[in-house]
Amino acid sequence: MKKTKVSSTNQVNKNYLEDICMGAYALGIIGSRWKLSIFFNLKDRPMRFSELKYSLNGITERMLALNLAEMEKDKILTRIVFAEVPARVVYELTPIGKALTAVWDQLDNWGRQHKDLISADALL
Amino acid sequence: MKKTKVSSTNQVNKNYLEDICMGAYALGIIGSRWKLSIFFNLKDRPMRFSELKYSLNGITERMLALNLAEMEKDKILTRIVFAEVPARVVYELTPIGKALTAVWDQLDNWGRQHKDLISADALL
DNA sequence: CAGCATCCCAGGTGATACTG
DNA sequence: CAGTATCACCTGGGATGCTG
Repeated sequence: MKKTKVSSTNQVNKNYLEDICMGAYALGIIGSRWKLSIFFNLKDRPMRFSELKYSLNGITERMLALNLAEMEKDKILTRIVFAEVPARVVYELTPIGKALTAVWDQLDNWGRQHKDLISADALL
Repeated sequence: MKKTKVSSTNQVNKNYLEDICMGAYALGIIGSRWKLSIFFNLKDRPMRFSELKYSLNGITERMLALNLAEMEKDKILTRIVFAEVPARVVYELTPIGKALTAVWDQLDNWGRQHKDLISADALL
């Protein structure tokens, strides 16, 4: 009645993969649900917490805070706090964060090609 | 005692995102746990089910079958069945599937840069 | 304003056993 | 060999309420 085991195979292999394949490593860092959108919002200019919240239309504060924290830890963005009375915090992409642009552009392209292909097929 | 509700905000926004951003759309198609690895294995040559199974070291048959099915549906790969006694099936990337190479290369590059940066920082 | 703490649920995966 | 069927689990993410 213990349940002592716990899969483990999971983590082991995932880490193994991320060690040998930088693509997997990268996805682990930037592949979660909201990060792509956060990136797109921050791409052109720094934004504050609430701006992002409204812009990301639908994200919960919890998720926004969590994702921003992770991205900060991973040096994708910088958190700048202003010691003012109504707290103010802005988020800005770091150089390595901005370097993601190339990746997303590539991905965007592929997505477009793919969607066109699928729609074309749908017509047959 | 029903639980009739169901979030829904989730799906709605996700679909919305995928409509306006091809990157999100693309990630939805190729972003799941094993697809990246399956792609890498198939990149150079077609492979059979069991080859993939052993090569992917750790994947369950269930997951392999599910992912292959999805990728086939999404036209990332083709399934070729040989009507032989011990069943034989090989999987091969389609052109649109091969086109992913550019994306992954880009991602790989970014991952490498990122990892270097992080390790460099760790030394300070 | 910018979060954090709690509680909870659903879907993606894993383990295991069975089949054409 | 190449899957399918079941059952169970864990983690990402949502809802809600509180705080400096």
